[in-house]
Amino acid sequence: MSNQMQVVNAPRPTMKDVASRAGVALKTVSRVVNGEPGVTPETAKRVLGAIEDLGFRRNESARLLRTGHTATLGFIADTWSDPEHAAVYQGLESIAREHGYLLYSGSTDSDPDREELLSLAMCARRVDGLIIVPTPGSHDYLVSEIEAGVATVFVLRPPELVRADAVLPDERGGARIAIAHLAALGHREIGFLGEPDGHRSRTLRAGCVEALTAAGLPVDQTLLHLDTARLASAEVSAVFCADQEHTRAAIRAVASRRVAIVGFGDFPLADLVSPPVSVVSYDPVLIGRTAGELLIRRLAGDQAPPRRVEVPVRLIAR
Amino acid sequence: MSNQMQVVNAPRPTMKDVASRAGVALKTVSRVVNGEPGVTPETAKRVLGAIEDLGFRRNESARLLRTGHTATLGFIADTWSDPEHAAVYQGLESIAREHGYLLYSGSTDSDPDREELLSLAMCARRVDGLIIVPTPGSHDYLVSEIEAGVATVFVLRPPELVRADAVLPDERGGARIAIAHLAALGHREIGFLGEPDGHRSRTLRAGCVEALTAAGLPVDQTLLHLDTARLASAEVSAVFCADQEHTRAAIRAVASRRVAIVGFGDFPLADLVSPPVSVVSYDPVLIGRTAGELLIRRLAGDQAPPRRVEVPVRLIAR
DNA sequence: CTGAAAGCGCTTACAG
DNA sequence: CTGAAAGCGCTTACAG
Repeated sequence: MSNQMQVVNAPRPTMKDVASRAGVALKTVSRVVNGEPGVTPETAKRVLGAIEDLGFRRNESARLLRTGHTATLGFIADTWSDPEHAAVYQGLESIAREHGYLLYSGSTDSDPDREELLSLAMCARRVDGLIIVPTPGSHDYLVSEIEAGVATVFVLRPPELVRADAVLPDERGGARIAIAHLAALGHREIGFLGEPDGHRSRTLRAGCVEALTAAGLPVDQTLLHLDTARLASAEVSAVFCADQEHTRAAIRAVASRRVAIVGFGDFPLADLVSPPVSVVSYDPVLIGRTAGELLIRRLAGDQAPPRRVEVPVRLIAR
Repeated sequence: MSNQMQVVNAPRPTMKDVASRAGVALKTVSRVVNGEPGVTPETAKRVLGAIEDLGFRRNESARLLRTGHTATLGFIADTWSDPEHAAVYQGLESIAREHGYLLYSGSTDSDPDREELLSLAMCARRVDGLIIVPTPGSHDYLVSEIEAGVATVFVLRPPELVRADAVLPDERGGARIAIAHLAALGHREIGFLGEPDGHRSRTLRAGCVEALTAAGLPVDQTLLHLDTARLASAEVSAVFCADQEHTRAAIRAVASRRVAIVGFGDFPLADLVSPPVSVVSYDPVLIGRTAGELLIRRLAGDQAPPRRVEVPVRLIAR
């Protein structure tokens, strides 16, 4: 950033330039640019001509500054390399486009400091809203921004220490149908592969315990706290995995044995590995869309208390 | 967008508010906020106190408007659902972060109209630069923006009808090593699965012809213009695929036969399907980084003629 | 060391 | 129908 020097360009024409070339006042240019009434066809034509000649294009950033909002939303996730996060982005973007918003985006790589830096940088640019896949830890650095009017929706994981909307998959229900499916197949030693801690794994594990109990099966906490290394030699006939990444790791870990795998979240080629992998499927694009719609509603004045919406899941048995 | 009403919030404090509360002039607040010299410790303390009391945070958008640049880059790709594009984004973002740029992003879904809309919207916001995975068709709508000073780099595909930098994988070389590999294995009927048209498929096909000829094998244009349906019954013992998507389609299409597959671009589980899939691998993250660095250099004043940089590929035989 | 004025490129609120 | 002035929230260029 040190010896950075801007390229010298012909400066962009402004409304002022257009006005003087057309021989009218600034306000008149503004009127024709905005399609406001009260301009004679002849005047409008002169202005349009000047715009054409000069190659004028209105500076949106300047307009937005005066207007008070930015027509911009910020999206923050772990990483776009995770297809789930990328899909959420796509869903959100479709809603943003429908409503005329542009998107700032940034990835945290699961680093809370990066999340805070990014969020605050976007707030400093005065985004109208923020959609965040939260990193672990507190998000109270956001309360003053939220109070200042930045609509905020959390996705895939709920926020900590902040009251705000959240949209996520029905994890509890997903764990239940996964375990019920495996139990119905006759499996009695069922493991869970995920992170030792963190929202997703905790919730999924709780769902496992419920479903195991409901099925009359023993609950073995050791089997519910597997990692890839332990899975390789664990005495399980089936394993439920927290996400795509863990599912793929499981496929490798049990490649030589006969262990049934159910993954949370569908992924490409799940049906073509051997044996095929069943999954609890849900639509991350829908999560993004739902979050976007919720945010738009907040921006439109919806003052209802923070909501938590869960997107449905379903089993794809293979 | 019709009956949209803004939530009424306590208005954000401005520098003016801070100034009056601290009993100093606006400029003095600006000085302490920017860490400029020439403020007595006592004055600074008073200002800092007022900032704290009011919860003041500088409006970057306003600062940037005055400054003349936006410290913002725009990234436009087909879709984040394509892991290749998502990876390019990650590489670009890392460079942007290093240099203090925020990113606007948007996807085109391969629709030229959406690309133009997005690009122009970002230019209207006055981004300093644009990184684009171009849709097919002309990009001459960008020349006036480029002339106006918007640094532009194309990635994964070269632009049409515009002189600008481009960063892409060494497709020609990739096709050559893929075919050479297959030929060395004894394959004589080698097909190519890709789009009928489009930059990537055209270039790869040209590389195939070169390599086929070099290996003394016959060039059969029919086999070089396969689609998924034709592949299923084509008389080939091996097929080279244009991208992840086509590679996965090929895996399905030849599941029951013995056809060797080489894919352009690595992907998860490529080693675990049966038979394992060899790939021509390259690093899309590096493509994003390279594009970002190139752009930064342009922004720093580099006036050299447009460059085309190709990122190396290598064969991963499985 | 401190500040009053002008300006970035637009829109808003008024006046004629 | 048209325009001159003030203002969005900052920084720049000067003056004291």
